[in-house]
Amino acid sequence: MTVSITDVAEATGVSASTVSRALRGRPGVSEEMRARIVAAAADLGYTASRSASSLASGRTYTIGVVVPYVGRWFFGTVLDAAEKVFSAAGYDVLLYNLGSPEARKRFFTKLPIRKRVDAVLSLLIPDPEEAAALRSLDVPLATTVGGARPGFTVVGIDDRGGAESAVRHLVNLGHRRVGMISGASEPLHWTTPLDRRQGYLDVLADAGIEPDPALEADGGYTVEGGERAMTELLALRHPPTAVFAQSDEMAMGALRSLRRHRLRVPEDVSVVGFDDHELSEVVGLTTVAQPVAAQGREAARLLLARLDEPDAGPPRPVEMPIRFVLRETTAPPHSGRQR
Amino acid sequence: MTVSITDVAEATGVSASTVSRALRGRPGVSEEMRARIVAAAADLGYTASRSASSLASGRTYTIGVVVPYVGRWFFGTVLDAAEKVFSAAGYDVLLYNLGSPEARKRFFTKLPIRKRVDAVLSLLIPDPEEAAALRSLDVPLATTVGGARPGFTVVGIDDRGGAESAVRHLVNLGHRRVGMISGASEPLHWTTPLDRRQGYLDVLADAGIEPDPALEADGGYTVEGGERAMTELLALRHPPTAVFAQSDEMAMGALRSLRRHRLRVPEDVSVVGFDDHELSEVVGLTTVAQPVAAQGREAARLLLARLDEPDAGPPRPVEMPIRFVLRETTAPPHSGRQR
DNA sequence: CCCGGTTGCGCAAGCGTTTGCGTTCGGATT
DNA sequence: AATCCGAACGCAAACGCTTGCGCAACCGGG
Repeated sequence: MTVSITDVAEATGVSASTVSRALRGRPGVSEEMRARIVAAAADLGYTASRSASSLASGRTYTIGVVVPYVGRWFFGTVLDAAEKVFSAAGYDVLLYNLGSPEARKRFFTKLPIRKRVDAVLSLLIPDPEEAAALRSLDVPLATTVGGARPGFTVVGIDDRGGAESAVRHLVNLGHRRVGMISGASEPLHWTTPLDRRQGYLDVLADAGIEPDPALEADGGYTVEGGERAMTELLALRHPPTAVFAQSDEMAMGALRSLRRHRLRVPEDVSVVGFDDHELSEVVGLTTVAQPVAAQGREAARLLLARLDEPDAGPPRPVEMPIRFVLRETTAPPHSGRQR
Repeated sequence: MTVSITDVAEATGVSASTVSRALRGRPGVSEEMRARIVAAAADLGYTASRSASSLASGRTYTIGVVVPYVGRWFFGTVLDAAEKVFSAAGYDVLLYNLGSPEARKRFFTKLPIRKRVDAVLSLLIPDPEEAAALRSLDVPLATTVGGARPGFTVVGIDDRGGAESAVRHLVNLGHRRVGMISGASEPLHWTTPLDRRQGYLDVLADAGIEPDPALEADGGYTVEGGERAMTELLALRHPPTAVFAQSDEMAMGALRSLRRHRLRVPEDVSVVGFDDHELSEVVGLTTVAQPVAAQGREAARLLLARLDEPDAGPPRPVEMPIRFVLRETTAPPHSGRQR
């Protein structure tokens, strides 16, 4: 058997209660005794059973993190940063990867997280029912993706403003036909695509450009989707001279399509993305940078703060700064040879 | 208070034992009673407390996954795939992200995982001491990264053979000065860099090419490192005409460096990578593809199998297939204009 | 020298399950 | 009709901690 609290109690000649108090830094133990207990525990290689301690105390020292796709850069990066904050504070992380509809359904009906976590960080936007299920857990909730629900601490960015800066850049370069590669909002109940689209429309209106629905294509926030979308746009009678992709992944897909069509970037077509993916610098993509890891860190911190200060209500939404990054995929229209 | 097992026991007029047996599919309960209990449980929204049940049963229905960097594509992809298998089987995943030395040290000394998991999937190579710590948990262990330790179920690929196919491709194209961008094995106790290097050396020997130590540069398995390494190689009196990067990330860094030096790929320099990163197709990188997600799935499956069949010893190592992928970053030397 | 207040520790009652064993009961076997 | 037996269920003892409470021993102040 593995060593239990009574083993270290016997080894030091005290009761289990004292061992528990000593190891957890509770008052009521003399410093001398505490030192002896700590030494004995280390000596025996004792670690408290989490099951037992959380059963007894009600605290699990575990945070649930639910994400749509761990494999995607954005979510992986947020998770990475958040996990570091949690584990540094002594919390473990329970990961739920809800990419497939089945996994998602299973999660929200069985709610395996119930009674297992002290707080939840959700990187996916729950629909109203799902949000209610999470609230029923009665623990602090947070999210780093747009589309806040009541009860959630939200850390995010100004999606609309970011999109505006990207599109304004294109317009300022002289582009009049600027396309957009976006992603559907449904079924993710996700406001980011909507906000970024609004920013796009704002700038066009501002510049007196009539928006053309044909210039909007759906890229589903994936590389392949971006490629398909760009190909669609190129098939138009009057293709755009510049494209705003709502994510860098889609922008990269667009670059690929352009390369296949033997079009030069930025001479023939300009492309600007959004997110500042880790590989965007590699391909020289002009984009709007958002502090992804910082958002994960911040959300984690706010969650921990609420655990320490349970009476304080949910904090105000936090908006992190964004930054336009000029690289090499944008230029005035038809700056090179004509095609 | 949240609903407990006694609540559903009272609601059905039976004892808690019967409820437990009914809900867990144990024998000793009539089908009629089981149905009533299941209905009542669903009605009340009852979920067993994991803490209590694992305290009583010793099973935690949780798998520990330890990774060096969740944010990196390779690990994120493996994790994604493995988590799906685990959660479909009813297991939760406890994630430990051990990127920093402090986090790593904290994990292996406190071993917060003890008594919390039924098995461990390690995506980092433990040093001998760390491996011993993991074995002391007395649960099935698995890994998907080269450098197996005794006691671990290992799922991997033929790194040496993969490297050989990449380098052979370059040599067959006519390259004689082929450089390599690698990564240090220490302090990760990682045999992958060594194996891939051996493949490189094998092919050179085979082709009667004298290996030149100056043509090997350290890229640390990161994009930036790859860029630095390529820059070093270009500074050589006789730079290589082709480069084998031990990972696609480093290859992309190399591409970036080449672009900055106004060298064309593949006309001036050929580049081949390893891994088939999700964005490699986007940049047209010739590489060696390994089934990353499949490795995660397979490792997870093997772990679950060992949980069901505890007496069976650790299974033989599994080697997954690899595949050379020809794209657009390789060509015969000096195939374009000279520089 | 007596007494109220600390300080340091042990006792024991949980926390919500699981599970070995005991009991009851209806039906099949002699 | 007496017996045996398995099926269905209840009892109660863990599992390994946490924590409110009680009780000595000790402190300094009047």
